[in-house]
Amino acid sequence: MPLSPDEPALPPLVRPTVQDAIRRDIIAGVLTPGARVTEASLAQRYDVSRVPVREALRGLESEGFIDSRPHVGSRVAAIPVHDADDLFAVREALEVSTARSAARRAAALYSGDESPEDWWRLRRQIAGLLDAGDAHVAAGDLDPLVGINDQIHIAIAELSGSATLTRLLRQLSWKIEWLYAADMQSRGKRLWPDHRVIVGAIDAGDGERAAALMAAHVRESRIGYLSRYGITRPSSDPEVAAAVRQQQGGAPDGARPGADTVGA
Amino acid sequence: MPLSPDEPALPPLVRPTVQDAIRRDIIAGVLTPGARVTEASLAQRYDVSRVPVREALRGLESEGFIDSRPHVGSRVAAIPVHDADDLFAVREALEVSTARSAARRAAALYSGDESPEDWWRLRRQIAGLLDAGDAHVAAGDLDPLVGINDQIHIAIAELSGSATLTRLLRQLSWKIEWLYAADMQSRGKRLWPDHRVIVGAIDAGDGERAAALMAAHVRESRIGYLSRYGITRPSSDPEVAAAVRQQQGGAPDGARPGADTVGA
DNA sequence: AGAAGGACGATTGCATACAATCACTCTGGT
DNA sequence: ACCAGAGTGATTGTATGCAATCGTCCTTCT
Repeated sequence: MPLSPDEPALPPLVRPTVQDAIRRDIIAGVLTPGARVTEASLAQRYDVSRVPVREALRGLESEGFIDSRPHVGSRVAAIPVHDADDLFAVREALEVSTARSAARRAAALYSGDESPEDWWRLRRQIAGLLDAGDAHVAAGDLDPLVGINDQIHIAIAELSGSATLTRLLRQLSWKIEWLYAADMQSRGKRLWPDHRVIVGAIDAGDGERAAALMAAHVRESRIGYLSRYGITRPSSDPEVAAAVRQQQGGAPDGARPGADTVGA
Repeated sequence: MPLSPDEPALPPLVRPTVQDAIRRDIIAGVLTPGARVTEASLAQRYDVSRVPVREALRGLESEGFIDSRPHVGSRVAAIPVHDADDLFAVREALEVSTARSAARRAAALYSGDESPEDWWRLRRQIAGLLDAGDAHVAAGDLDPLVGINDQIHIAIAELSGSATLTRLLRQLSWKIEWLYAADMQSRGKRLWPDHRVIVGAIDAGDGERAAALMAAHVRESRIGYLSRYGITRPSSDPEVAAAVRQQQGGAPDGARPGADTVGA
């Protein structure tokens, strides 16, 4: 397991903006879909002026968390639950690409073709996340696993070196996290051990294996969500749809095929 | 061909913002990658205050067109040419999903399950775009085809009813348009007739056929780009890579395997 | 001569103030 | 009773002004 250059791995630079704060509150359910959010109220809430709030709203609008009409106002957007299957399908393609590219980059790295700065920092960060997740699994508290899970996937995307893919994946992750809403802390238990295997394939520089593993991993996550939240329409992927039916037959407790859009 | 409810199809609401103007100039190459863009200069350039410029820059930053560092300034981002293949791969998944969902929605529409307002407006818009494209092809001026092409794909995505997918596709389209940069007006000639066939499958409510047609369509576009701009690494998709090699062997004129990132 | 330290200029970040626009309500008429 | 229209309040859109921060150049000490 190659992890040689060791230095104080400090985060590159991060500014906790108002946009991040609002987004977090939306995903956490503090700001419910359909709720009217005026610039003044948000400004008071986060103790800043209206200007940074406006900038945050524009950003969140282009991310799909806010619906805004000129001269009228802004509302928290509806949770895209009926897009869920499509979202997972796209996420599958995205993550498969990032995993493959990351592994290829690792191979190029070991052969000495390139040696970027960020690589080791990210690789070290992933190692830390894996260990932290293992500790939580061992301790039995699955709550933090959701966040750690997302961070690992994002870090793998960054490892691929594609800023565009990373950005798209980050947006998708936020949406999926929003879908999962609150109660979903148990999903990671089954899927957690996959991560270490995927990272292993990346380290080995085996692009196709990394891609295949990531595909299976994301797919299982997709099946888990759909079987739990019983979406109105069956999955577009026949295999996924079949797996969902099977899994729902075994545990039809949490399925709620009625609601299509969460509003307020 | 169902196209019954006819009304004045006015666009819902669009505000030509500073953000759109700047993005257009970046894609068009007026603002070159690496160029420093200060808020003051942009404010003067577009004849507004710094406040709208700031909002635009934040939005463009989250779209990946601007790299911004706090208290330092902003630069036009680098064109992600080495991501090209991955971008197309994700676009493939995205557009296949939208085409399938659009067709399913059409089927549900005809069976009377739902009847949304926007559907006919979008469907009419697509019809107009198809006719306009045909006219341009007949007249021989292929310049506007690029824009019309993008509009059709976006409209199909909107037809799918998924705002999230539409937004992601729009971001991807901008990036790919940026990749194509200036010289690429001839690409649409071969691919143009596909659109009418895809729309036909959607109208017929045949989701799988629409998905398959869209997959082939986007894939050919991907092969066309890669064979022309000869990216450093071969495509991750073996079939695509083989097709690129074959096409490059026939016309190795425009290939330039050197440059990996366009900067200034 | 080279390097460390400080001051200046430029630019961003933010707050306040004002103008433009829209939704709502109340009034008047048919 | 219902509809049309003007007025009003609330909210967004924009401009200006000031404070905070960073990069750079010059000075100064070793």
